[in-house]
Amino acid sequence: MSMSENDGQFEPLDKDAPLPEKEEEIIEFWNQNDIPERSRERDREKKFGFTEGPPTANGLPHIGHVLTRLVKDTFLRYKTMDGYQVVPNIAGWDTHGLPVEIEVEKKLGIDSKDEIEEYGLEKFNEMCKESVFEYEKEWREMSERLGFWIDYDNAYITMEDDYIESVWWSLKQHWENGLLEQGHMVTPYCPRCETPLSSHEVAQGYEQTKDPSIYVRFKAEDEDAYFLAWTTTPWTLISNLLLVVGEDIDYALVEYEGEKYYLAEEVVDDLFDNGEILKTVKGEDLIGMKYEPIFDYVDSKSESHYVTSADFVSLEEGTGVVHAAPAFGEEDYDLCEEECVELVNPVDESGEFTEEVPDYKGQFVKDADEDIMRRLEERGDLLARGTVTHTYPFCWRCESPLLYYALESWFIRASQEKQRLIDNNEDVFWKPEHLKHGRFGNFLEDLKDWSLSRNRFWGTPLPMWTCENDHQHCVGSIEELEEMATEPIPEDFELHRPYVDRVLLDCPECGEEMERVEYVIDCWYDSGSAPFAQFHYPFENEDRFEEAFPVDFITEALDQTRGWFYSLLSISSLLYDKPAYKSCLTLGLVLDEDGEKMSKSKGNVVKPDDVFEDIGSDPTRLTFLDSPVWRSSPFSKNLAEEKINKTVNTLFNVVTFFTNNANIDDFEPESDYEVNDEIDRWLLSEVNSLTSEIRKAMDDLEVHRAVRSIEEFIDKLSNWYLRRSRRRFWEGDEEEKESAYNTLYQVLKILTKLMAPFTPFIAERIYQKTILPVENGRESVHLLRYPEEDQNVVDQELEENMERVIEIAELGRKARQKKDIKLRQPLSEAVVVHPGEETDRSVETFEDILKDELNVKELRVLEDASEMTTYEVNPDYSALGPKFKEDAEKVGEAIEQADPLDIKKSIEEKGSVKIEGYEVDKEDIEIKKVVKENYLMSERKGLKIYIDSEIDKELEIEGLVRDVVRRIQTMRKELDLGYTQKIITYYDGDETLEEAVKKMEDYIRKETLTRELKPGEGEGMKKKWEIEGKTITLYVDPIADSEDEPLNTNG
RNA sequence: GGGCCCAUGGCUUAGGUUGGUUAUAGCGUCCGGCUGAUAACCGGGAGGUCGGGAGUUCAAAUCUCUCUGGGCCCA
Repeated sequence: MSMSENDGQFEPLDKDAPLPEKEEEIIEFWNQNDIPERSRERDREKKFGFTEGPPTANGLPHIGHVLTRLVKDTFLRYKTMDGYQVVPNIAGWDTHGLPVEIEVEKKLGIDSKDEIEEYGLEKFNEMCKESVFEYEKEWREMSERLGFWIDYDNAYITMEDDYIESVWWSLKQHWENGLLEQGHMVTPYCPRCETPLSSHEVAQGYEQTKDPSIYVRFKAEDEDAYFLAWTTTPWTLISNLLLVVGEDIDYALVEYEGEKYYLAEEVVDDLFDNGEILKTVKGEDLIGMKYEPIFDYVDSKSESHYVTSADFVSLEEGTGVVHAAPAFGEEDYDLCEEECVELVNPVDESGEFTEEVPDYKGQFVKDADEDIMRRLEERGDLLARGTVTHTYPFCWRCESPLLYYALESWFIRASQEKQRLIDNNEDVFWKPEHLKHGRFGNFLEDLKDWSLSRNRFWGTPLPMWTCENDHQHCVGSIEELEEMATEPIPEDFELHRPYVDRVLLDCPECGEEMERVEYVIDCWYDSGSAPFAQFHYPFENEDRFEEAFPVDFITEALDQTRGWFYSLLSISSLLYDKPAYKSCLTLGLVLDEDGEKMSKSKGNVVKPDDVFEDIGSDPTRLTFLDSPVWRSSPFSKNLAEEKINKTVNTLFNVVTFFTNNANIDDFEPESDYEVNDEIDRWLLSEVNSLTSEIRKAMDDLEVHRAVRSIEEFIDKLSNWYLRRSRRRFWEGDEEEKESAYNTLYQVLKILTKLMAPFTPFIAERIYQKTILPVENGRESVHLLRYPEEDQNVVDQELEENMERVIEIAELGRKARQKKDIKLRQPLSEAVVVHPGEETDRSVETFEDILKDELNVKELRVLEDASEMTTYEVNPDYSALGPKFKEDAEKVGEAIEQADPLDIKKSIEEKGSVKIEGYEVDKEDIEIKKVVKENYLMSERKGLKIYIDSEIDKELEIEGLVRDVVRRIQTMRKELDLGYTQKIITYYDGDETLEEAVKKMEDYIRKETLTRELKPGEGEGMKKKWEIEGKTITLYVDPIADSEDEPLNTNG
């Protein structure tokens, strides 16, 4: 029977096949056998709550989404294998919002609200609905290709009636608790598009611009003085109601050109050339002072035109006195609200002054700046004017400058419940930790009310109805809607505009007809409702909601801090006074290879498909997961390729080695076998330590620690364990082989399971080829339980010993290099010097390994280096000369001849030494410590190793022979001979070499599977070699199978 | 303008909470070695003001302050 590698029960791994191809085969296998579905076993005791942060599928997924999804997948796989049931383990889609509308507008070639209404809301929203799933297929494929096993078929979708109904329910809760209210909010507003802009839109439109910069004075009412204020928006002076100072800022009263001004002391010199400071006061002393309105167009019904304070006043710009017009700035607005100054707004929706300001009626506010400044100048109230360059937001669509505008809006009064949010945040385990009290915590500390309403079309309709008597009603369910409706709800109804707008209600208070307010809500509220709305809770699925809430784990990218992370916490705090999640892993941004942000305009975007096709998923996963995921990290195909070489190939080679040899030896794994070699015990200890390290790392949400320890383990497995154990697999006796094969098999089995959450494809491949054929196990590695650490086989001391052995071996190689003695050259002795018994034990335990690794005959350990050290004494002629004159040279020679140890001893004892009758002092000589003759030394951290570099005849022959063997092996490899193929070898060359070969014939025959070793020319592959300057010609001639006869080389 | 994060050889990075021998490893580079699992691997060389400055301390990559540069979020 031929011993081809393909026989036997272990299947070859086909390690050279392209990874992406194999991964696709595995996906096929998973799908055909329903593995993802079956891994989601129901009814497990232990539940692991997880909520998927829903993406919007109206754009293609990019590489950043890949990171998010593979991190989710890794944790869910880990928990699943660890015996948890992930609940609910369903995907989700975010489907509402302005970005969706904008996509559709683009398709329709329109760009204003009027045009949308003209086009027809019904049709428009229908298009939005299609648009949000435009790339669903690509998203699903990307996730599947990556190995993300979340359930897409039962995904929650924020635009479905069930989902919206749950959202309505929650809004009604807020309304009943007095937390949902109508009010005003200063919003960035585009006067041309006549719409408020979301913060996201505003952020896109910041640009450098020039604005007027003017210093204006306000006359104090009860004092002969002015307040000097600074502004860049002259048109807002029309609506001025307050002046603001900083309480702790020092203000000066300055006399300048006969007038007196209050302004911050610090800026006096910048503004006035020869101002005389009359006195200084604290800002708080100015509070309450009244002043005369600078224009008299508008007046607040309430008390106004006085000085107050706020902490937003700074001295970076201006005078320390800030003018406030409540309708046109968030800070101004908040302040006026606090001061109970009533809102005044003489500007209409187009950004034009109303008839309250007859002089500028119908004029765009910014266009009035010039005339306002002219008038102030005429009156002498404008002390200085200039221009300032600063960043200011513009409408990203039409480029009009945005105005900050107090608009009617519906709010969730989150700020009232701020403390609850802050307290609930305390219960969240944040990774990285700084977010908790940093970016996220600060955001909570500074919490504003949540402006919920949007005057747009495609979104969850705000379920508020009002009647002409200003009664308001919030609808919390479809049932309630039906009950209150004036007419039956039509068949083709859905919870979207315009259908909902058509429903009129009977006002429960006055019986009048109620109409819905025309708003939709912020889509962040949609996704923040996912914990309950994905179940259509509380209308059904109460149990499913309760088992998952609050979820154990969420993870999304950093940009969600003020997005989803906030909306989840906020909604759950208001409804349940709990955080929606117990732990939150925040991911960094994915950058390109040069650390730049990926963007279409830069053309540096890495497409997920390209990566999967060229590199594969697992290397991508390893690349992302082996550095902290919360750090923004560079990604490129090159980086992923490195992972293939380093980790993946190395592991495959180990597996292939195992498979090939196990098949040759007909190895049958036994779970109960005798471990009879320390290196096997070591490997088993290491793999169990690895297990506990991975578990700890995953509990800490530090997946990179887990991945790194796997990578390190694979390196040890291949480059130490296997390298050191090869011969036991080939030549060992029965017991050795049993121990080696079983150990390697057990370790591969554990490792495969350990790796499964991180590299699901590679793990599956190894499991299918190497483990499953000999186990009566489940069909997929992903259906198995995650390994637990076996304390009994962990031996800390053994691991430390081995570490020291590896270090000694490294030092030995380094020592050899000092004389360029190659490792193949056997040497007689190595001596390890290290105080302490640990080294003794290490060397004792692994003496054979060390001898072999260092290629020495003997190995000794010493406690101190005295035996290995000798001294060299050199005469110092600059001292000897003057002292001994013409005899100096003679003395010098005598010193060199003498025994250095005697000299050293005598000097140490008496301070001088007598040599050939001369009295030599310490100063006359130099004593140097040197390594014992013929020895090579290298050291690290108190550990020294000495190697005897003397090569006698016998060692020389051995060295030469090993070189010959290596040449024959190379030729075998070039001939591509099978592992058990026997050969006849001829040799012809230099006399010394021939002699050496003859002397060690048996050794050569055994090493190279040579049946006959003959001098002279011969058959087969011929090759001329040079070894240590001598030449030899070798012939390697394979023996045909039929001529084969038993040759005991393989055990 | 505010907040948060980051800065370690040409590149990517460990270490930073708990200050302590010569600052970790990989890629690249040069020299050498090993190899019948290995497109791998091993040893060594060159390459570092641990972003700059100041402080605390016997001792700072590590703690504090400050400045500079970069990123993200917010305005």
